[in-house]
Amino acid sequence: MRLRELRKSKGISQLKLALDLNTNQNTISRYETGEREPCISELIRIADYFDVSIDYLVGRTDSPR
Amino acid sequence: MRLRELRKSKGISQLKLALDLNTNQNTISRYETGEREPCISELIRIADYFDVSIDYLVGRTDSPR
DNA sequence: ATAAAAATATCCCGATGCGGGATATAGGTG
DNA sequence: CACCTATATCCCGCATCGGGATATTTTTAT
Repeated sequence: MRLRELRKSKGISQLKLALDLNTNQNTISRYETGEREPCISELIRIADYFDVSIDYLVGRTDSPR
Repeated sequence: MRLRELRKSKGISQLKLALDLNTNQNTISRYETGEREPCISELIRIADYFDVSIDYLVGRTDSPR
């Protein structure tokens, strides 16, 4: 999950991201640390939010889209 | 999940796909009917297997890659 | 340097939902 | 019809998810 990288590039906090995605700050933290994995619909919401492909988000490719 | 479509285009059964992916036939069935969702690592394995993007697999884009 | 504030990680816990084995139902094929 | 293959469903144990609350770390301001 390239989540932290993406979030930082936007210059926002876990809390702001969480609110924007209708979830919790601790959930974002866990995604970033890899302690938990989001479901597919969440994955799509995140990819939409950062305008990147899911493949990029999960580190399957190097090109954002 | 464009799983059924992809599997059929390969002309293989749920059982064969399941064996190839080291999982169970009923699990594949559930993915196809949408009753259950795979975790990310499984998603990657499936996309690898069919050589398509995850975005395509989950129906987020129309181009396979 | 330190106090306050913001950001992030961790703890606990209930509940959701995953995957497996087994079984039922459907779809051919001879 | 009897048989075989393919797919869906049932039951259930267990893993893991997400939330609230809290601890820890990092930043900011004075």
